[in-house]
Amino acid sequence: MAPGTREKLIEVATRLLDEGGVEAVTLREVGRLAGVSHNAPYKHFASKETLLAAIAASELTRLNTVLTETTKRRRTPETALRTAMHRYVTWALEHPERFRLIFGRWSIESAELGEAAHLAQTTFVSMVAAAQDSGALPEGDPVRLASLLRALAHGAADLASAGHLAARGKGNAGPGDLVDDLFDYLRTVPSTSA
Amino acid sequence: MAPGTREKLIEVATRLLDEGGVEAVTLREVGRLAGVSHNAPYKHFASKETLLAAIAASELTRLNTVLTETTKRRRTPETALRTAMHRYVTWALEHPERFRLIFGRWSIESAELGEAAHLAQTTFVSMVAAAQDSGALPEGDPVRLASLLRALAHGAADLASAGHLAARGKGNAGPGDLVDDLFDYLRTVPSTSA
DNA sequence: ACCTGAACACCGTTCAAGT
DNA sequence: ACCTGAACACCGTTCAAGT
Repeated sequence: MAPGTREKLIEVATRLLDEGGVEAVTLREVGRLAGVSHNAPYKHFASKETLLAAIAASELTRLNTVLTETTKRRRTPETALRTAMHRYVTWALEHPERFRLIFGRWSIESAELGEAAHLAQTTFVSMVAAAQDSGALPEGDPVRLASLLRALAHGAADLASAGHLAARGKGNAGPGDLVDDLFDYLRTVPSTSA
Repeated sequence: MAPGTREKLIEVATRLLDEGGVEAVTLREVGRLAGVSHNAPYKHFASKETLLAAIAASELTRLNTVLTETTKRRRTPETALRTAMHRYVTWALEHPERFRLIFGRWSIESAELGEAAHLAQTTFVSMVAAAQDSGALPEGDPVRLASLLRALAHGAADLASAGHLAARGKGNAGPGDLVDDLFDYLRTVPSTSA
């Protein structure tokens, strides 16, 4: 039941990340809060970026689990997909620093993070394909349509979390509203009658 | 014709940003390359982040100029808007570090950067409204529709510049293709017959 | 008005050494 | 196998001082 130093380091580093962004994650402070010396982290992680990659992979894996669990019992493929995208933008707004860490640039390869990202994408594409089959989304290459949906959700979440989304005016559309708008538009697209 | 130290500092810092990301921009290296002491920058900028904000504001202003110039002579409002969005994603891919700097999180307020962002948004919304009037885009609140278009372009550019956009499969849709896809979908949306 | 040099309090990372 | 303490080469920032 003892958490183990490695897990403790990740836990503490995640807290520092949430509180002050990636700049606040210093190995010295991580070690201090974990009750070890300032370079004990090097016994578990090759570098600071490796620790950050472990955080990112852990969080993305958790997000994958939450999204698949949440959408399992939805009645229609469209509802499942919409729900997943809403949860995604909600998660991004609740954990802006984790969101930015995961989708930032990496100078190292992390197998763990790469696999989690691949799993997320595969799951998402199959959800899009199911919604296409149900007639809620237009026909065509599901990978390409999934890229469109993902780009919108990602961009809306990123702009909103950085405060760059139009906050003026009446409607005050949040990222979730933009997701709904896109779904509503796509619903009306006539079939290509291939 | 002498550039002046302040401009020289911005120029050198921009070069460092492009070459190695924001992490490579150290005031000491900026000073060294500008031929001044390692803390001469403090005579022109209150902090490192103030220097970064000056870079971001300068680049966003430049982008505004390029986009309005480029779209001036387009035949239709839709062509102008499409062109602007294509240029935007192209710029993001060509200058990924400037893109990420501008849209990252700021712990300081920069009036210069805020004004450039506001100008960009205002211009963009008016282009969207013109495209709506021409019938190329569905009716409705232009601010909200502009947010949708902007979120897509931003998300596509961000994912692509970080290498997170689906690179597998045949089509290999780039961010510009996603912009076109969205326009094609929106073109078919029936009018609300208000 | 603009710049310099020394100094302070931090970093990430390495290394020799301990159990 | 895991950890410590000292050390190195950096940072951003401040300050007294120079022209």
